Amino acid sequence: MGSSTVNKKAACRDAEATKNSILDAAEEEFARAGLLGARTEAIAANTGVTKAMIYYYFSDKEGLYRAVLERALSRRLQILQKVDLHAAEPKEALRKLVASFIDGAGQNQNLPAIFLFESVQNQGKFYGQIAIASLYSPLVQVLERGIASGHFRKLDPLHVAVNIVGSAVYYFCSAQNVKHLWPSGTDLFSEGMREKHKAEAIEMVIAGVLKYPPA
Amino acid sequence: MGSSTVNKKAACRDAEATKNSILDAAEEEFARAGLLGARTEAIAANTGVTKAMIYYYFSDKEGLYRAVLERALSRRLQILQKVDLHAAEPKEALRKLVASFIDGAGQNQNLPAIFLFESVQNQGKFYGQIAIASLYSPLVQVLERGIASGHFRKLDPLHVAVNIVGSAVYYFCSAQNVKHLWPSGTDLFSEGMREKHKAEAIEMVIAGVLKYPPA
DNA sequence: GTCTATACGAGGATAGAC
DNA sequence: GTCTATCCTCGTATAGAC
Repeated sequence: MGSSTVNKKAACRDAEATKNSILDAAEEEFARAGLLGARTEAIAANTGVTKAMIYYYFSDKEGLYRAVLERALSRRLQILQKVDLHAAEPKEALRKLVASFIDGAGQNQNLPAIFLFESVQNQGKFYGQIAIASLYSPLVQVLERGIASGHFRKLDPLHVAVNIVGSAVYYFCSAQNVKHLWPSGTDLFSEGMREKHKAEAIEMVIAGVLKYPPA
Repeated sequence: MGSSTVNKKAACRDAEATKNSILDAAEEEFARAGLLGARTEAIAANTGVTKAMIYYYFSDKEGLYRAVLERALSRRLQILQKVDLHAAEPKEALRKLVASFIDGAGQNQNLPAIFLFESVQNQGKFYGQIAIASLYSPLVQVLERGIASGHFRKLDPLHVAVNIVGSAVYYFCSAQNVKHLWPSGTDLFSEGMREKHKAEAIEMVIAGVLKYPPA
């Protein structure tokens, strides 16, 4: 489960390596339990170092939480910035954006859960207007461009942006519930299932915003 | 916040009233914090009775959690069963189903969070195949009917069902994060915003599954 | 059925040696 | 920078009176 590579500690007495190791384990734990449910002992157990190191580097549990959220946001933004939005058609740009959200969630399954926990459990205290705007504005702008160019139907860019993200990432967060829809043993996080999800989500979203449908 | 009416206790020494009062407060707390993050003291504080009553009626915290999940499921199923799926067109049936998911989430904001917490935090241990199937099968069947009748495009009913629910309920779970997209002070749970969300979600979903688009 | 009081373990946080 | 040992609060759960 979780990220492909969890640093179990690289070298001895390497501050950066230790911090990253703690951040990795913490991200896993916060994604599983949220700020309230997370246990610092559980985090330490998945690290090459001891619990005391958490407090040495991050002062307290909440400081660690903030560091995890910050890193999660900047990772998401990095992924987002790699998407080339200057494709000729808004349709292509939108396709790439949705793919990026889903690939990002597939590679690091922690991110969707982290963001949702922050909203539900922490009332979204951490992320301010700037953070959220930078996450959503590429999507919102593509939608606006599509409407202006006549490719997309008249829709509310903000609501639709949120709903698009919902259809992209809800799959990952509710996976342990909805897995029962598929034959028992099916792994919803497997490469094959993720690709299938991506294809279906993209198709639905594109068809959902287009003014005139594909032949 | 939360449900419109939280029973603060009806009469004195009324077992049913007390149990319901505890269940209401517990649902609120579990929806906010999950099983791990929930505090029995917080639950008791929002009840007319003391913490000891929780253990008297539900043995322990997990027993209470199970009772809350059971009630949440049966409520959702009740809402679902009220939807008339014998409308002539699959399109109309789908519209009603999505509306039902959103209205249900609007009336009891706890339900989406409860279900997500169970998946992420508790690995979906509680809900088995039958529970999940009963939640999703109306939607899946309508999609299958629509494909068979030629109204809907060729799509994977399971994946699309999950993605439809995602675009319906993600809005509510991520509300405290994405609220910053709207002018400060906007209440995403207000009647007006919920109606707008419902309209946008339905439009996107319907357009997303139709084979031939509306004129 | 409901309350008050309390036992006890879990878990966040710190001190101080190395 | 890292560890071990420990403190002490918080939170689950129970005992027993009313």
